[in-house]
Amino acid sequence: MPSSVPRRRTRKDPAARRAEIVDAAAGVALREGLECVTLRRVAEELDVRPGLISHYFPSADDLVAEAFGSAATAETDALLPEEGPEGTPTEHLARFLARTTGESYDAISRLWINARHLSRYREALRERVAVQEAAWRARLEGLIRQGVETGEFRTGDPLVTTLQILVVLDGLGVDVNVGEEDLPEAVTCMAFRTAERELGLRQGTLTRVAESGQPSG
Amino acid sequence: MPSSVPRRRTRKDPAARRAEIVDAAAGVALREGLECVTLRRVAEELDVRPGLISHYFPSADDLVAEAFGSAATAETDALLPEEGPEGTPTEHLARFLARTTGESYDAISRLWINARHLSRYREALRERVAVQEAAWRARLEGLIRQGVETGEFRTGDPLVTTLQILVVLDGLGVDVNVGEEDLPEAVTCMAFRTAERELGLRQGTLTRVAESGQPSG
DNA sequence: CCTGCTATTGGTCGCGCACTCAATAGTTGC
DNA sequence: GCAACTATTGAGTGCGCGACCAATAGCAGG
Repeated sequence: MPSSVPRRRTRKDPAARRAEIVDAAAGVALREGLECVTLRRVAEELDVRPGLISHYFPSADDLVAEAFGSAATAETDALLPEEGPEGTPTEHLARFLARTTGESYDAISRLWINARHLSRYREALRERVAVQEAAWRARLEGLIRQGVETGEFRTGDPLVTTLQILVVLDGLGVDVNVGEEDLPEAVTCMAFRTAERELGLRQGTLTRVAESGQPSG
Repeated sequence: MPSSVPRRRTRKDPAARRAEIVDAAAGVALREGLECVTLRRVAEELDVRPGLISHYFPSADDLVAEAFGSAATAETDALLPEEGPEGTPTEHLARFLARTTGESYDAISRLWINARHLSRYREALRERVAVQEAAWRARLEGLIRQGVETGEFRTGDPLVTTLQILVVLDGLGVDVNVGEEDLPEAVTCMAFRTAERELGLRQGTLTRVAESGQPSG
């Protein structure tokens, strides 16, 4: 009794296969965490053998870094589209803050916490996190500079303001894995208040725009 | 040739041994991270057999949680002594912020990031983190209430102010594992500015007190 | 001194992990 | 229809992990 029948093989274009692997890995990273991005787990996801993953990623660390990069890039683009097709910087910023404060952002927060911690042990990931952070900052800074140009925002140093907003956002997201808690509103809207204060907007401006910005839900 | 000579055994009082284990585990957690707190690693630290650790901690998860609790409690006490022996609330707060901004705080930041992430997978740790966070908040809130009583601080809601300061501190600490970066001063001193603003202090008050507070060194 | 208690050991088991490599089977081009 | 190329498999290695358990040795009380 030959216990194993030979497996059906589906042979794919290397580039496509690689992309497929990265996608699957990014999915696992988002749903289950970066430490679950293992050769075996990703192989299972695609119904192939672990050796194949090794073939495309001789070092598993690179796969993890790539998985994070892919997931983070996708999310960055969703939250802060490179070219705002329509709408003022104020509207974009308001939408951005609303999204990063909303519950649906929890998965992304988790991913970032995950990546920042795992960076301690994995060099490839550490570099990737640094790159993504730079991109993230640049995107927000661009938006703010734009607003300064149109005269909507007023700030002495767009970079500093960008960083200040990000510090608050990071601080707010820190507890996704622990918190059963409901924070007081004065805390949850810190990002809005900080942005308004540092950009010379009247308090409540961004909150109000954010509310009227996505009314039909 | 009997390859193994029997080992010398040092028999200790259970309570003392347990404490010793927790201490060693806390040390490993601080230096190498919570995922390195394994039966084998802790046993090696104490020069005993892994089975012994299992004996005191039938579930390894409990050991990890305990290690974090021990390390975090020690650090909390160091940063915010329960009973300030001398000094005004303003001075205490200034010292606290100075310490949590200083470089020596990096190890603690790392530990918290570590714990908050690992909480995703380990329930015992998650509960422990929640407890430590509550303690941490209570301590800072107590200090702020004290300052309100003496009239040094003015805030409508001490709890909210406490949380706001903590959000900023968390946000600032988020990048210890990644950052080669030097942030602009306007960003590194956000915690001071936030505290001053929310407590009705003149800008620079806390920074100045912090500087004159630890002059000789 | 020896008897009983138990803290401690040594060994084992099964798991999931990354990594390696020869063999195999799809695919493409002739 | 055949040959060369290579994407994919299958099998195996060694590692560290948590968990379990019977045997042992240190210590205290009689």
